[in-house]
Amino acid sequence: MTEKQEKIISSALELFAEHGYNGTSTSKVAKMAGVSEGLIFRHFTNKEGLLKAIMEIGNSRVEQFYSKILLLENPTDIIKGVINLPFEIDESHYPFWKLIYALKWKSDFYDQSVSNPLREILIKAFTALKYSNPEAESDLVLVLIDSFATSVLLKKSKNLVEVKEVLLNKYRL
Amino acid sequence: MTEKQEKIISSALELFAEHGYNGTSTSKVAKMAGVSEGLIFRHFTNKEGLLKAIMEIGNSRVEQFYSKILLLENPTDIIKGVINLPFEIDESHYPFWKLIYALKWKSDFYDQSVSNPLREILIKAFTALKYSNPEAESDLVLVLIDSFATSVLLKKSKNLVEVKEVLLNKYRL
Amino acid sequence: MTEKQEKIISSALELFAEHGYNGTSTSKVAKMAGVSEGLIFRHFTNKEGLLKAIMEIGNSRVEQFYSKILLLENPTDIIKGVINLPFEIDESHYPFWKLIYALKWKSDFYDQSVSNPLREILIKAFTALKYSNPEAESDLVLVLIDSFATSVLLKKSKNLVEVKEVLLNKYRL
Amino acid sequence: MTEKQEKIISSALELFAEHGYNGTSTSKVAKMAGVSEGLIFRHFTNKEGLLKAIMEIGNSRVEQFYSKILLLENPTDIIKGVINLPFEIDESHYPFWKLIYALKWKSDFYDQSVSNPLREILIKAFTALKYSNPEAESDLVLVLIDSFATSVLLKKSKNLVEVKEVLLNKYRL
DNA sequence: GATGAATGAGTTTTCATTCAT
DNA sequence: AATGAATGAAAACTCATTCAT
Repeated sequence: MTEKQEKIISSALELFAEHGYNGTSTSKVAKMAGVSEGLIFRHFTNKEGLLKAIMEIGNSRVEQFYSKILLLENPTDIIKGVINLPFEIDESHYPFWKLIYALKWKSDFYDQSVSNPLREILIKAFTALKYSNPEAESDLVLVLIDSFATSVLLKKSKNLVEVKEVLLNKYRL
Repeated sequence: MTEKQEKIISSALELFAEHGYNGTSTSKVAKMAGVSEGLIFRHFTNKEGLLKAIMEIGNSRVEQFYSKILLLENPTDIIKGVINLPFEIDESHYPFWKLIYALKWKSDFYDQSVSNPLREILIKAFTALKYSNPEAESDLVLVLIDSFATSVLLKKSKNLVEVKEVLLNKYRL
Repeated sequence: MTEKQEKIISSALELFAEHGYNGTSTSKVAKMAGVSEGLIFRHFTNKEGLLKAIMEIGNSRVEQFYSKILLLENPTDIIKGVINLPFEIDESHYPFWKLIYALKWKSDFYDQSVSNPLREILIKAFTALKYSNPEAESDLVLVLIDSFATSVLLKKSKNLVEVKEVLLNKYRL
Repeated sequence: MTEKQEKIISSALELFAEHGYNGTSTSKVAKMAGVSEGLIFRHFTNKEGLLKAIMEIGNSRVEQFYSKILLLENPTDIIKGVINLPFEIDESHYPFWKLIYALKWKSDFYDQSVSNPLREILIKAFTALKYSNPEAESDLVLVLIDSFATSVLLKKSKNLVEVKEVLLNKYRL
């Protein structure tokens, strides 16, 4: 990956996150990356190829983001850890996450399977804690962190940390 | 509102929901609505005018959707009712809700204030039930139904109703 | 067919004939036709659609060109008439015929079937004249007029009419 | 001529013959030849240089192809031999001949003079046979073999050999 | 001799919008 | 109210060519 390739990807990421995939022209990406427009196509074949390249890099970033959870042993640490995840997103990674979340709505694009390892370790934790329906409990938590993440990324409510505490109380964690 | 105007709006709604606002051309809207492209501009001035018209209709639809909750008296009924909302969306209204949710990510368009009445009645309910932090409790529920709605609209998990039951349990409702 | 559509077609015909299909840009066609480039695509979907439109018009022109032969009764008149065809091409139609002939080499494009009626009437003529292999005789004539046409269109040899006389002698016509 | 140079030439030849000069990009040539695009320009200066290199090789191939005729002495052998030429093209040389014939229609490229030696020996032959207009007779044969070649290369008619026999009959050869 | 990154100008195509009818 | 022809600007993509390594 040359320097210019990386510049293209980071510029595209930022612009896609800000104005959406369809709202961003390749010429704007090129301009921001300080690169000829043709280079985008030489490296990524077409605009969608650029998006895919971003997503691939992104997926590994997501996995890495999850990885610290996967090392935990104590069930309550795991659940707490997962619920805390949205609040630990590095602010410099916001564009990337915004893009991920916005793309959910572009029918054929979101790869749900990334969260599978997380789901599995949650199930293990809830099972250890003798919850009666560990799968549903895990899915609830996953649903929850999705919406927390949304709120964080859109800076929607001011008292989000308080809200999280309320939630943790429900789990008596 | 003439028949053709309605056809334009419903077609645009469907296409915007499916492919996004930027991903939908006025010519495709015209084709789907079976009208000339010019007519869209005669009626709605420009593409954004069309979106605004959709959102206006939508907002009143949202208010109507919320209205049955606002009439409730019993606090637990209110909370239960709100949590149940995402599961009561009429399937024929999915395109509209998809559009609303996708637009959240288009910075300049989402109008957060629609859910204000819901928030207020929730606060009242939690206060009545003597919860220690009714605002945060209400925001938690709002965050929750957002992600339940997302899951419903994207048909993400199969056991969503089970998940909801687990949640309701947490509230001992 | 509006005036501008016709202008597009005639300009494209001329340019395609002169510089080839691939050697002619739609922008040049638009410029020559005095029309916005977009109009080409509105009317003909894409560049190939423009070519197809030309060919369709062309095919009917070809049929009309053949038609006078098809009315002949006398076998020798028919054969003579066919051999004379290349020399009767109206000079203003040269671009069109050049295009037809050049396109033979664009693999998937030439529609050979246009000359079928000509072939049939030739077979009838040679049969009437008791030639032993009328099909092959007809195909020979068709091959011949193809190459005469080529010579005429490329203005290859100066003594072409003389050459034609030599040929007619071989048929003792 | 290195191995890579030869690979470039043979690939270009094939692609030019199939899709035309303008319809073939240097990048496709490079890909097919398994070399970098830059190498084409190092060896042939530019795209047209590549075409010229092909034509030069081709011209000598044409001369060689004609050469066996030029050695003949007997007039009828010569005429028969020339008429037979299109049927003796080695199938592996089809791309080259296709290119030659397609280029005829690209005004600036066809070099008519290649067939001059053939024309001269034909004139000699027809003169020896006391034909009244040897030049025109020769040109007729040249015109004829051009269209036979076209038919052979485009695999146009199935009974081409039969057609040739019919022709030879006309010459009582 | 050979590669592959990079470019700039061009090509095809799309699209929101206008306008005469 | 409605159409459909027409446009101009921009978008996506291609391509011949250059150049550092």
